[in-house]
Amino acid sequence: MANPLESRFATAEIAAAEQYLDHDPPTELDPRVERLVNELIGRVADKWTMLILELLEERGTLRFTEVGRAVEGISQKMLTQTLRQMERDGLLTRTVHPVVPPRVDYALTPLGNSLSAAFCGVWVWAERNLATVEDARARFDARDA
Amino acid sequence: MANPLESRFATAEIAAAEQYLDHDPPTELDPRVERLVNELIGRVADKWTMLILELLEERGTLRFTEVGRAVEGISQKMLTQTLRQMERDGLLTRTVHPVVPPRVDYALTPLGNSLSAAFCGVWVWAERNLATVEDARARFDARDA
DNA sequence: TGCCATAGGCACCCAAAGGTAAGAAATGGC
DNA sequence: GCCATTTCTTACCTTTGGGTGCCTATGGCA
Repeated sequence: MANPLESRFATAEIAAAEQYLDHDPPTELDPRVERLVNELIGRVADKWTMLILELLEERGTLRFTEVGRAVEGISQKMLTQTLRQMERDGLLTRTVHPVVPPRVDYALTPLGNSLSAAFCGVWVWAERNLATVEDARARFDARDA
Repeated sequence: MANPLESRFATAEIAAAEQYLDHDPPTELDPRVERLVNELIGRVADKWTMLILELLEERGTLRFTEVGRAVEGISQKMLTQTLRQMERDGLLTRTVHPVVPPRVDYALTPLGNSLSAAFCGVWVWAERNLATVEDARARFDARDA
């Protein structure tokens, strides 16, 4: 495989992630704020959320069933639920067209785009270190077989 | 609050994340590899894993009870379980000192450090956009009260 | 003699996440 | 007049995550 997974991100998207990389040295922080951030990360680091985020990032506006088909293995219930949460958090917009049969479009907001950029590093890490992790697991499992 | 949460990362750590930001334009990818990456992300994006990762990143080597005290709200069971998984994945080393009472040290491996760097962008995003998300939620909830 | 501290293992139990399935609403096409 | 289509909602049931409590080993110390 000459071209690994990291190619899933366009150069422009990766460049956009750079805005998250210029900061000051560490200090102490408000524990209330820390709890909120932890809660937010827990919310947003969800499996389905990450997959839908990436999907809309690379394919643009999609309707309900298109997302459902693209995100392999998701049930209708989780699809609705995840999309609703993401809409509530301001990550995507939900546009209902008053036609029959119903048509609903989903697209990322700028906030959603920025989160996608922030997650970019994690995707790249995962695809780069996939083999390393599998090696580590094999060695760990062999240790006390 | 003059100095926001992003200060939790030292400048050097943030700089280390930059290695994840130079890549080629997107192409298609092997669905088998994609599934593996998704599984790995699901494993690693776990709440306790992220908290322990960040803790060891900023405080270095810690023993079992120290991690337990620092990660607020974690049960002993989840602590053991999460540490064991992270060790299996090669993210940290577990050093047992044959003394009484037992003493076990945990420290990140270079792989663990690199994952921490990759997650850095997500932490920064969360602390930057905390208020934005809360606003979005408030507006969403008010829409159909 | 007997209690404490440390890093777990193990078993039981509850709550929550998530899957399955059925139904609703509206209308153009047959 | 009936059916298909699309985007959900709701009810029900199973699976999993995670908590609690009890167990161990051993040397130091009161």
